[in-house]
Amino acid sequence: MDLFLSTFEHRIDKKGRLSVPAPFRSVLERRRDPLYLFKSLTEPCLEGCGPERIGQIVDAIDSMDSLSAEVATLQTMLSSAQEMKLDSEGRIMLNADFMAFAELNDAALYAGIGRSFQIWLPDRYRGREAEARARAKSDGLPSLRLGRTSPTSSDNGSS
Amino acid sequence: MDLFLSTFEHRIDKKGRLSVPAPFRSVLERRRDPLYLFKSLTEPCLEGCGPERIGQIVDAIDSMDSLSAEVATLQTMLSSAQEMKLDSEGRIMLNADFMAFAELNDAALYAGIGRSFQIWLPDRYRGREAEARARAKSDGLPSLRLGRTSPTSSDNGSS
DNA sequence: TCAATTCCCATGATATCCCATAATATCCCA
DNA sequence: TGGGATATTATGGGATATCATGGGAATTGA
Repeated sequence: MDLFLSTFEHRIDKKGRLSVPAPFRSVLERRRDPLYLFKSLTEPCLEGCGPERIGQIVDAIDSMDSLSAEVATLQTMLSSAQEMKLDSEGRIMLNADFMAFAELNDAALYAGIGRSFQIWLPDRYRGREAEARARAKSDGLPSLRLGRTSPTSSDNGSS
Repeated sequence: MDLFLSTFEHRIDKKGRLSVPAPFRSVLERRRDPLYLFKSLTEPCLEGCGPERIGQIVDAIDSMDSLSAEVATLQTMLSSAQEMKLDSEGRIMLNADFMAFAELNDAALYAGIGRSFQIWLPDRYRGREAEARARAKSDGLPSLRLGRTSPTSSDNGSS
């Protein structure tokens, strides 16, 4: 399972171009996946993912009551989603709506969070990270059932 | 079951390269696991582990309320996590963020703690170790509940 | 025709590969 | 069991490839 991990800060040049981090690109290329971006529903950032996550949202909508508020929310995500084309150097161009939504100007911070990643105004992200770390110190870590691997996980290489 | 144990101190060269202790490398190689590092949430050190722990975090996020503070905490862990590629001599390169977070400069101390290990500024680690020993003397040992039967308790000490 | 893209090339920084070496640990055979 | 031979390990340095970034020229589209 290859994931989007780590953070990268990249410049947005005068033409509005923004490099996708090479490790993220290679995840997508390995799966021959296009890249989708959409506006986060909960935070002032953009979310990036491959098609399978878009498909999950579509499937979730199909399985829900089409009149519910949740469906409308999920549809909002889809309607802001956009397939991004990379230039030959692996850069994307953010449209004005995306730029304004995440309040980006001349730099962007990619934060990999597993199956997807986020794009933030760098200073804003670092503020959030500091908050999360302070909270973890005072409240303790979320209870992960660490230790034994769950039956679904890969190989337990017993020698 | 092979574990990360013992401590090792290694130099960080001018290029920022740091050897992974050979015993830790052989644990990972035996499992054909890549090595992941991330910034500790609670201490000024880096944590090293294999992919199963990263996978647990990813799965935990998917199963939780995406608006909760715990999810934000887990995402903070992932967005500092990085798959480390070892060069042909078994060294990793620590990026500037990792170096600054653990306040490393020209040496690092690996502390194996079982299923994972930590990377510390050597002097800081030794200070903590002394504190922990003093605490054990005054407060007594934490209650060790050994023999917590795990389903796969085949502890065949490998050759 | 003008503005916005897309394509192509240049460049500096940095990571990666490959080789060398000294110290230590391990092996092997008398 | 001892001691020389060999392998492993940590460390360093030069050469090479990759990456992020920037800019000009060609292309598109209204």
